[in-house]
Amino acid sequence: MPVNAANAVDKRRSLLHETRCQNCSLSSLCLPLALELEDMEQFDAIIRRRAPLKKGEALFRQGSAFNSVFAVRSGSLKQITTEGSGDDQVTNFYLPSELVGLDGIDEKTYPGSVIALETTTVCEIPFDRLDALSEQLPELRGQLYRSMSKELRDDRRMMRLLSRKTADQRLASFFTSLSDRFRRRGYSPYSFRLSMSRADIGNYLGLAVETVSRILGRFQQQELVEVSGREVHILNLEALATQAQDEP
Amino acid sequence: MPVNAANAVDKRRSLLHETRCQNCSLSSLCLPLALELEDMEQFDAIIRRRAPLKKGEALFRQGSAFNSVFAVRSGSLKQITTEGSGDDQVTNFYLPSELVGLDGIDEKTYPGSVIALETTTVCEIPFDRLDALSEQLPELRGQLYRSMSKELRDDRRMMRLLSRKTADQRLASFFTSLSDRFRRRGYSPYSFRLSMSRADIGNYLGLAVETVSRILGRFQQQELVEVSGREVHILNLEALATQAQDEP
DNA sequence: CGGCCTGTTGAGGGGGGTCAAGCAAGGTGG
DNA sequence: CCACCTTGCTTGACCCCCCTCAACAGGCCG
Repeated sequence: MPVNAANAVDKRRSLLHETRCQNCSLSSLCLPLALELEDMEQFDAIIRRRAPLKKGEALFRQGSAFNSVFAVRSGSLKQITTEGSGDDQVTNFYLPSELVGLDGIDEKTYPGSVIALETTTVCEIPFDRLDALSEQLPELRGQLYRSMSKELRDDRRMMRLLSRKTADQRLASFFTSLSDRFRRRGYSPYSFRLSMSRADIGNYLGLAVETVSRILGRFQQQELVEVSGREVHILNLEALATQAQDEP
Repeated sequence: MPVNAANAVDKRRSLLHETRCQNCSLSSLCLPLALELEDMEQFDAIIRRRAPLKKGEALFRQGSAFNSVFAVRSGSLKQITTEGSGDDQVTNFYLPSELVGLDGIDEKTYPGSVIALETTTVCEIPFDRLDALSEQLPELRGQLYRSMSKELRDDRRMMRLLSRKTADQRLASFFTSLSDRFRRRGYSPYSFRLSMSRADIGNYLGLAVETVSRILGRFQQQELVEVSGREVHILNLEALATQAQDEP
């Protein structure tokens, strides 16, 4: 066996090893969170590995056939839905361990495109096999129900934000929410890099890009955050959280 | 046996008969939609009957323990979430056959209160038993996944409405959506009665009551609808649907 | 009849959108 | 290596949509 072929096998084996749920650092947050080791192996067996997505590449497009849900392994993505002529709406950002595509189950097509914001790896989980396995594994089924329920809950929070909060409160909410999500994933809640553009943020929060920019400037004056490009340092998380509440 | 006792038995029997899924006129829309007759009996067996709610009564309150989901049988309800001091947000309206409470699964408490808008009857479905039954009945499980998925999809539509649409478009969307929901339930899509107040509508759509009132007036001038109190006649559904799209 | 609640209508002001210009960073080709 | 362009972000000026405040009308019930 030639040397490079042996290397290729090693590499594949190592990749396979890395991408097993049992060894995944996210397993305490991800879908198989509640599974015993033995059950996790069953779950692991139905997962399809995917080549990493490059920045800007689509995991899937709006309207394409729904077959799988995806768990984010590393990187991040945005969901955008298009209606009518070219008017996009960013409806979600996805971070590692989060499930993408649950809103496609009902009509068997994805209701929005999902685009990588940076180099991103995902685990593909064919939904029919997930459903079948959820019959045998009550913990898996429960976790799936909980994931969808959580997303519903988050959506309600987002609706409140969009219909009642001022631009300042929206951005404060955005930062505190991101901070919290990073914290849960073991990253610093105070220093992180935004993988999305100002345009994405504005679109997501229902604000013009210019407004996002202006308020970011104001937050810096108030020494709530320090922002340089996409690099964010939160200086006063508590004050931000206060801002984020919706009192006038 | 005294006459009135016999009557009571009859009445109870009749009530029981009425409230069985097999005889429910909504069964083609509701959760057991995909079930065979035999399976439906199993499903029917776990449902708890409830006394009708009067207008203004709560099905449950925000923060109370989650144990059941509910299927609306007749009437309608609103979901409201309270945050901070007295600032309510209407996050949903529920019509017959729709499922209430799915967003409580995750954290084992209901994230909002659900209030009857009129005299309303619901079927209570204890979630642990529903979950257990969904293990045996793949169709039931599938329908539950689909229901949650549909709600996610609807939420995304709502977010788009709240972040991109003008007040006119929001109200046009609201009416076309209601019209469509009535149509699917076998009611007239052109004539119906709003069970919610202007304040509820405004709150739900992220608008002030005054704005709702003004735009309703404008819609009448344009002969799109005829509104008298809570009685609505849609005169030009197509034009309303056009309005509802989000082109400037 | 007189409160109370819901809904309508008018006047005024502000938050944030739109339009426009400028600037820094990064890529590309000469 | 530099001129050029593109992309993303910031800042300023203006103005419009919708919120706020206020008064009022109608329906319901005591």
